[in-house]
Parts: sequence; C-alpha cells; structure tokens
Amino acid sequence: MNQKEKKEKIMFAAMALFSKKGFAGTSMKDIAIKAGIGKGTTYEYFKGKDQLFFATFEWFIEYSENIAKKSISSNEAASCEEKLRLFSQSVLDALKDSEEFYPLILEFWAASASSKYRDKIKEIFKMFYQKIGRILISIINQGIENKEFYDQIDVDSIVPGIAGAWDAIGLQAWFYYEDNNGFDIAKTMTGFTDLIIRGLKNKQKT
Amino acid sequence: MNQKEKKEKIMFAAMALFSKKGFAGTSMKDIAIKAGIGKGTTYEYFKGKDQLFFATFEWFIEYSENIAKKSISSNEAASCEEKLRLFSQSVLDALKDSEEFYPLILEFWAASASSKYRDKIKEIFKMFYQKIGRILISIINQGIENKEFYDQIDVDSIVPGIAGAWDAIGLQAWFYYEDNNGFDIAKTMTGFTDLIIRGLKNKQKT
Amino acid sequence: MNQKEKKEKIMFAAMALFSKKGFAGTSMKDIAIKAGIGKGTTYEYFKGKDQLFFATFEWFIEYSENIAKKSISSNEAASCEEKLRLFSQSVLDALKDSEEFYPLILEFWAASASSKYRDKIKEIFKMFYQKIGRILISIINQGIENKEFYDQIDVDSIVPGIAGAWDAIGLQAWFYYEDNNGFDIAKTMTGFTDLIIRGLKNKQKT
Amino acid sequence: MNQKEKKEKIMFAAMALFSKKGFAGTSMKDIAIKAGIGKGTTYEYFKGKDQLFFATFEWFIEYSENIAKKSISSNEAASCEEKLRLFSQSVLDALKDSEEFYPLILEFWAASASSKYRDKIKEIFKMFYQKIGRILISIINQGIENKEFYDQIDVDSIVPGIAGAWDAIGLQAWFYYEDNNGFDIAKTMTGFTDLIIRGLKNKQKT
DNA sequence: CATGAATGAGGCTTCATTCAT
DNA sequence: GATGAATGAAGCCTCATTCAT
Repeated sequence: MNQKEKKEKIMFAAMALFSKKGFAGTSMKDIAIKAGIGKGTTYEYFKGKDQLFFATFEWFIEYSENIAKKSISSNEAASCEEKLRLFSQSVLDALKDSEEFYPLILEFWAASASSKYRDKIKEIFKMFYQKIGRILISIINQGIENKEFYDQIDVDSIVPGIAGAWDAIGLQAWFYYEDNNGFDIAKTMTGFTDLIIRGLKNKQKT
Repeated sequence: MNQKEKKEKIMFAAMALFSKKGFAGTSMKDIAIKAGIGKGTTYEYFKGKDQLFFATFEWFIEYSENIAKKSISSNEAASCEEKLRLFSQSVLDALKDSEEFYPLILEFWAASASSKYRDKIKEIFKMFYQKIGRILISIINQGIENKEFYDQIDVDSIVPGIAGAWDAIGLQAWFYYEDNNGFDIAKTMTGFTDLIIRGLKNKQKT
Repeated sequence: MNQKEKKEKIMFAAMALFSKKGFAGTSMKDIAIKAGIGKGTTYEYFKGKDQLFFATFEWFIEYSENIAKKSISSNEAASCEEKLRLFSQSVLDALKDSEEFYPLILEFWAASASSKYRDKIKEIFKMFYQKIGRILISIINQGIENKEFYDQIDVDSIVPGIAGAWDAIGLQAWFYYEDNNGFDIAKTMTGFTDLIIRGLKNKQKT
Repeated sequence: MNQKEKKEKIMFAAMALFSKKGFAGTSMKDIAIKAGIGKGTTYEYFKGKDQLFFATFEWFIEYSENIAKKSISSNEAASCEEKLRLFSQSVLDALKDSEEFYPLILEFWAASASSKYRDKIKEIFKMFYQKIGRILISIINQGIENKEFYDQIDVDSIVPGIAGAWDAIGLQAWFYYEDNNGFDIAKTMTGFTDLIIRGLKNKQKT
C-alpha cells in the first residue's frame, strides 16, 4: 500500500466513525483500529484529530463537487426543464448512495459553528453552495433566454432555496433512516422538483 | 429567583455556549460561570451534561412549535397564497431573531446522529417536521379546494421540500453570518416563496 | 421526639446504611432521608460524617460491653466450665441478633486503620478486648483455683485467641449470610467451645 | 521493566496505600505517584480503581494460599500435633512478615460487605477458608486415625474457630501495632495452639 | 516508517458542609 | 431548631498526543 492509499484508508476509517459516533465520540484509537494500523501511525499522515477531520471534510466537498460536475457534463438534455430534473436526479442518487454517511454532513455543519476550523469550513461551504448555485443559475437563465422559463423570476434569490431543499430532504430522510418506508426520498425529490419547475415555467393554460 | 427561573437561566447559559462552542467544546464549568452560579449547582437542576443538552433541545422544539402555532392562529389571511406568505414570514422572523443561536440547530442535527439521545432526538425531529408538514398540507389543500391552487399537485410529496428549504436558507445565511450583506436572507426567503406559490397556483396567461 | 431520641434516630439510620453500603458508600443525604429529616439537620446533632461514624462506633462498643456485662452478672452457673459455655452462648445470641449489622463491625475494623479517628478507634478496641479478656481470665483463674482447670495453662496468652475466635466465627458466618444453611454458626460456636473447654480442663482418663 | 513487573509495581503501590489510608482514602493520583508513573498509566494496566482493588485482593488470597500450601508441603512432621504447630507457626511468620499490610485484610473484609465486588469477594473468602479448613480437617482426622487425637471431636465444627482465631490474633496484634511490646503475638499464637492441641489430644493422666 | 506505552491536561460528577430563610 | 439550596474541593477517568524503540 503506498502513501496515498494508506492516507485514504485512515480517512475512510475516520469518516465511517465520525458518521456513526460523531467527531467528539470517536477516538483516535478507534480510527487506528478501524484502519488496521497503529495508533501512532495516524500522526504520520495527519497532524492531529482536527486536521484529520478537516481532511475528511475537504474530501467530501471535492466528492460532492465531482458529482455535480459529472452530472452537468454528462447532461445532454434537450430542455432546461430536463436539465434540472437530471440534476435533481443526480443529487438523489448521491444521497441514496451514501445515506449511511449522511450524519457526516451533519457533523460538518455543526463543525462550521464550533470546530477549530470553523472559519475555513464556513468559507468552503459558502463556496460550495455558490458553485451549485452558479450551475442552477446558468440553467435557469438559459431557460429564460429560450423562453422555457418565466422571465420575471429573480434567479439569484431562488437558488439557495432550491439547493437547500435538496439538502433538507436528505436530512429528513435521515430522520427516517431506520424506519423502512418511513420516507420516500425519491418521490419527495421528484414532487419537489415538479413544483419548482412548474414555478419556473412559462404558463400556458392548464 | 424561583426554581423555574433559575433552571431557565442555566439553560440559556448552556444554549449560548453550545451555540458558540458546540456541545463537546462547552464545559460544565463554562456553563456555571456564564449562569453566574457554582459548578455543583447545575447538577441540582439537571442530571448531567447530556440531560442539560436534551433539555435545551426540548426547549428549542417547543419554542419553534409555538412560533408556528402563533403564526397560524393569528393568520387571518384572505387567501391561501397569503397564508403561505405569512407563514414563511414568521419563519423568517424567527430565524432573524435567533440568528446567533442558529448553530444550536446544527448541534441538534448532529446530535440526532451520534448523541446519547440520538433516537429520542430523531423521533422528536420527525414529529416536528410532521407538524409543520401538516400545517402546510392543510393550507395547500384548502387552496386546492377553493381553486387557488392547481389540483394535480402531489401535496404530501412537496411539503418536506418546502419546510426543508426554509431550514436550509437559514443554514446558508449562517454561513454568511459575520459577512455583512453577504446573504440577504429576507430576499431569499421571499424569492423562494414566490417561486413555490407560482408553482402551486392555477395558471392564468401571464 | 426529644433531642436524645432524634440523635439516636439519626444514628440508627446511619448504622443501617454504613452496614449496607459502607462508610464511604453512604452519603449524608441518604442518612437524612432514612432518618426522615432534612439534610442540614444532621449537622445540628453531629459535627460531621466522621463524627457521626465515630458515634455509631461508640454506641456499638457500649452495646457490646453491656451484653458481656449482662451475660456475666446473670451468670449463676455452678462451674467455670458452665460459665464459659454461657458466655459463649451470649456471644452467639448477640451475633445472631445482629447478623445483618455484622458488616458494621467490619467497617469499624477497617476504620481502625484508616479513618480520621483511627487512633481513638484502635484504643477503644484494645480496651474492649481487654475487658472481654479480663472476664475470661477471671473465669479461667477461678477454674484453676477450684481445680476444674489445668494449672499450667498460660491464661494471659490464650484469651485473645478465644475471644478472637468468636469474632472470627461471626465473620465466617457473615461470608455465608445469604446462603441458607451454608454455615451453622451455633454448631460452630458450640464445637469450638467444647474444644476449648476440653483444652482447659484437668484430665481424666477418657 | 516488563509488563508484568510494571503491573505488580502499581499493585504494590496500591496495596501500601490502601493499607495505610484505606481504599476510599487513597486516590488514583497517590497510587501513580507512589508507583512512580503517570496518572493515566495506571489505567493501561487496570480498568479502574475498583478493579485495581480487586486485583490486590486476588493477589493477597493467592499469596496466602501459597503460604498455606508451602507450609503443608514442607511439613515433614512426625506427629499431627507437630503438624499443627508448624502450620500455626507459618501463619505467625506470615503475619509478622506483613504486619504493616494487615489493614489491607481489614479493607478486604469491609469490602466483602459493601464494595462493588462484594459478592465475588465473599465467595473468594469462603473458598479460602474452606481450603484452610480442609487442610486442618485432614491433619486432625489423621491424628484421630493414629490415636493421637480424641475420636469424639466434631472436626468440621472446630476448624472455623481455629483458623478464625489465628486471623483474630492478627487483628488484635494490629490494634497494638505501634505500641512496642504491647502484644506478644508469638506468645499468643503459641499459647492458643497449645490449648487447642491439649483439647484435641487423647488424655493421659497429668 | 510503524508502533503502542506513557503521559497529564481537562472534563464530568459527587458530596460533605455551610448558611440564609 | 429545621431546612435544603448552593457550593467547590476533590476524585475518577478519557484520550489526544508524544516519543523511544
């Protein structure tokens, strides 16, 4: 196993534990055991627990951005409506893929308020939401230009709500995570996206 | 100061600190100092740190429910559209009122995954979102009945997104807290609500 | 309830708890609750926990001495052998009477080594064993004088063993307390006393 | 120093302190200082204070059993009387060897009533006294068989008294520990053993 | 490089005692 | 006298981090 692989191994061990037991509830010993290495070795790869946590955060942000990027680049949709639906679908897929890691996001959010790295984390989250926002804005603007969408929409003001709703649907799904069929995340995502699109589209008589 | 007042004093001290430094980052000593009492006194009112945290959570949920209830009961709006706007406005007011305590919510969310009380917290959050959801559902259904709103809307599926978006707008505002003018929460709430209402309403030519 | 009665009520509550949970394991609050009084009231009657404990010790010593005295004074036995048997029987009766309080003696013994009052306690125990010893010595000497007992016995050297054995039989019975029929304390006391008397008596062919 | 030696070092430090200041009066910090290690290190070897105490108890029982065993195995005495004398002598030697640790036994006795491990401790004490008892029984029975001892002795009933008296002589010696010449433990042990043997032996005219 | 034994700062909690009512 | 709310000293224990091997 090379350096980079070992570093990732530690990071994934940390992520699994932070997700399950929270940052404060996870000990460096737990992480070392889960990663199958010695307790001291972790410190060869990460300066300390805080930094390790921050590294998992950075990894997560990069991962999330990649999903967004991939979703857009592979998005050969004919209409902007379709583009939005496909984007929403990617978010849904990502959420479902990593449902058990969802608590990690909650840890990151909480860390944005109180961790040693709070300022950095807040900054990165801001940038992340801006990126997502810019993608949405560009799709909606394109929709306005080609008359799919209503031209009096205040585009800048609506995107935080849309992107945020996706997060929040994930959160509520998490609350139901151990209830089978307690929460139909797919239906909720789709229903919400339908509503948004209906709000965006130019009206025709119905 | 009577028993109840003192208990609340401790709780508010705890809330301020949990919000600023997180649950793990706050010591019982800090709380006692902030509350202006002796270290041991806290334990006369709360069994321990965990229970104190859970008490702040319960307080917060009750407080939030009261805001929602008050918003509805004083809501003499003519139309359902208006009702939704007023509800959204109440959420906005509440968010702005307690912006500095917003991180507490992040702590609660994180605690839903890893705290000692995780199951109870998840359960309470579920119930809370259900209550908010039911209010929204009743408004929207009423709107459908009186032909304000489109009757093909899948009401159940959209409410988690709407309520969630409000939370998430608060979250993003939090990321910008400390940046003056970095995020116009009022404009964002309004813009998003406009979009939702446009999505809900029966169409007329525009 | 007058002063003295209240003081005793507190003391008996303390004794019951010290016996069951040990000195260190008993809190002043426990004692107050058991005695049915307020926590502060205890301090009106006893200076502190240590002193309260010492008071129970003094009470116990006085109680034990009274048993010994009564046993002797009512002891109208014809022979010294009989006197010893009756004394042993009194010890047995006392042990059985207060079997559940036996752990208190263990606490007193332990306190003779490490309590704040260790020197006083040791001193009082010494005096107590000396009193018991003197009673035994006087019986045995009388037996020697009247030729019941062997005249080459080193009386001073044997009494600590005899009195101690009685204690130790109580201790072993305590280890079996809760096992029904695990230890027949009466039979053991009697058997041992028989042996001692056989050791003391002038020999006749058997 | 290897693992086992270090563990023992901690245990002996604990024993010295438990003996001097009692279990409750000894802090983990005291123990660490006495053992010449860091406060946290103790917990690498023992799970907590209770377990450390229990470990000292187990050590003490094993140590005592070894003394008893050794005493028996090296006991090439011609007669059973001699065997008893040698056994009693071993007990005496052990008592004198560890006179300053005697209070530890008092702590163990007290712990048999109120410690976290009370049931285990009682059980182990029972077994210990049974072992000692069986040794005494076998010697006495042998003495009866070879006509040294009187055949109407109720062997089972007398051994708790004999073994217990030895303990109790140690206890009384402890009360005098610090008085020079206050208590001649050797003379007392010998005198008591003489009495017992006189009680056991088949009588001849004296 | 890897390890895990050692460390001690720091946290939570208990509880004997005080004192205002 | 009687009370029990308030206190803070003191204890047990955890765990991030270091460092000798």
